[in-house]
Amino acid sequence: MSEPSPGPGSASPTPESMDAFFRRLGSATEKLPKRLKQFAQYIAANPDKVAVSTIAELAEGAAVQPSAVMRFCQEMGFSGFSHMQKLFRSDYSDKWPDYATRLEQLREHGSDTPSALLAEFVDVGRSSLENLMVTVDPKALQQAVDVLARAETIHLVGFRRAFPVTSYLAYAFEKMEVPAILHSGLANMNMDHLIRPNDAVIAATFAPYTELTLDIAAKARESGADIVAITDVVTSPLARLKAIQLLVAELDVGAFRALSASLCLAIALAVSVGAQRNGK
Amino acid sequence: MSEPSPGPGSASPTPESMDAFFRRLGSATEKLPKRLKQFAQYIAANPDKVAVSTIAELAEGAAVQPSAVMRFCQEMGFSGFSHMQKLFRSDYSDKWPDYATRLEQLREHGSDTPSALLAEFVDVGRSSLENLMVTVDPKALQQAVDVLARAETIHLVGFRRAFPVTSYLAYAFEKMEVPAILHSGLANMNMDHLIRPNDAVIAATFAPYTELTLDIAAKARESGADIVAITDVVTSPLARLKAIQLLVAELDVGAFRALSASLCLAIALAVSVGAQRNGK
DNA sequence: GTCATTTTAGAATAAAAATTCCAAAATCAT
DNA sequence: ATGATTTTGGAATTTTTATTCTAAAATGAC
Repeated sequence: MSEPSPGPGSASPTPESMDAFFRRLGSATEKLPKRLKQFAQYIAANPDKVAVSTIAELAEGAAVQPSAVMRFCQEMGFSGFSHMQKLFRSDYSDKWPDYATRLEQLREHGSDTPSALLAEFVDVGRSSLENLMVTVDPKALQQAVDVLARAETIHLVGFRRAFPVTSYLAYAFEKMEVPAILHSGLANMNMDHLIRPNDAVIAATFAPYTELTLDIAAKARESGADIVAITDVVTSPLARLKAIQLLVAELDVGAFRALSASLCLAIALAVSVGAQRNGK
Repeated sequence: MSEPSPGPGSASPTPESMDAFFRRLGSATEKLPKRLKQFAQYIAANPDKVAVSTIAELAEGAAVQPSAVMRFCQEMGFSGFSHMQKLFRSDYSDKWPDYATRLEQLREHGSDTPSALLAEFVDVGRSSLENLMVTVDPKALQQAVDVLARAETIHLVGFRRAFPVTSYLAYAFEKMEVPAILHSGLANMNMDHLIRPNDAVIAATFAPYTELTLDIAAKARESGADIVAITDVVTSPLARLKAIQLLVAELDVGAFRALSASLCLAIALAVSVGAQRNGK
């Protein structure tokens, strides 16, 4: 079996992973001729179609000729469409929910069992995570990291449903030796006065918003500390405090949420802050 | 455009959805001849391959002839392989990460930014969630729910990295008015003696295991309480205590985990227990 | 064990898809 | 504007893939 080689003219190496492909797509699209750029944009918007379509179908979808598709593939470092499709197809299996397992479970047990409920939370969690990439504004995130990296001490404020988020942040910051204080609300003790002008606050709260969180955030604002808000909608009361907002639209199952997306955002935030403070 | 019709001989209707397909697969497999049954089993185990493989590839994977694949498809109510593949391909698009959004972000900002890191945690979180359906044994889960629903009081034990899990459980149980105590480790106060024989303990710990969690679990076992373990591998020290094990294989990004899967399991567990205690 | 029926393997064929090629159109440099 | 160069559209060709067909093997009834 002979390895396909990149087409002539372009010396670009063959992308070996989806990630590499999209990086290349991002950097090369600009300087592509009209029709190829047109197709590149179509691919960027519909990457899911590549693995399961023919050249003709994709060409029609992007309103270009099949031969343009061919040239595009070669430009991207593949020998042809089939070669490129192979990459997309190999990436495909990963994204499949494990129907076999779930079906077997449903067959052996009812559809009203704990594992059926778990399957639902899993599905919703996956969607919420994917959503996160859309709702979180990268600029705001970068800004949040900057502010937190600069802060003397980071205060973590979030109760009830949001407490897992702040407590995980506390763990992560401790591990990276970033000075952070977890406001626990314990014994109704007031920790507000610990917040100094050069500090920053991460406030997490979701509707229905916890009064205490808003209070502490307001106090922090008065003392001049920066506020990063992990919350659910732009109209959240934290907006009034000129907080940097990171939005998480967590979907519910019944009255509960899996918090998958919030935790994910929290840990990414923490690690970024840790990296910017320590290394770099 | 004319609809393909089922092959001759079989009067079975064409499955219109993945769900219908698998139902049919389940009920028909038994009475299929040898080679067709062999292929049916292969499909049940590798449904993700169908959309992105050729007949020849699938045939080889299942160690049957291409013509056997063809006969199988007709037996299932399709006109042929292409017809069946169409169903598998159309089911697919939902499950894709939103590359378009990520690309745009990467174009506007670098690849070394917080949002790039977030994207990584999102990806890993999705995989972990999917994994969860495989690692959690439905029988064990049902058993755990039974035990917890029967318990007088539920004790929640888990520190450091596992604390978000237990604190979220505490929130959920409170909301559903299930009597639960969150062991906080606060002031090193010993809450062990609160655990009575008719209680149950949910112990969450991941490698490297927290000593305190294991201690409390051991004390609980002595006093006769049941133990449900949320942990990462079967060889976890909690296994020795004859705990009911719920396994979560959370993937890392660097030294950190998103906890998405653990939280998901926790909330599904909590809601099931709540439902079984209150309603039903 | 013999015959009828079902099932299988593999070659033969038909269909569909990918790839190449080249003349025409567009773009660019001068 | 003119000629050189790049890009494009679409038909022609090649390759791959799906499907059909048939003789042989296996199975089952008697």
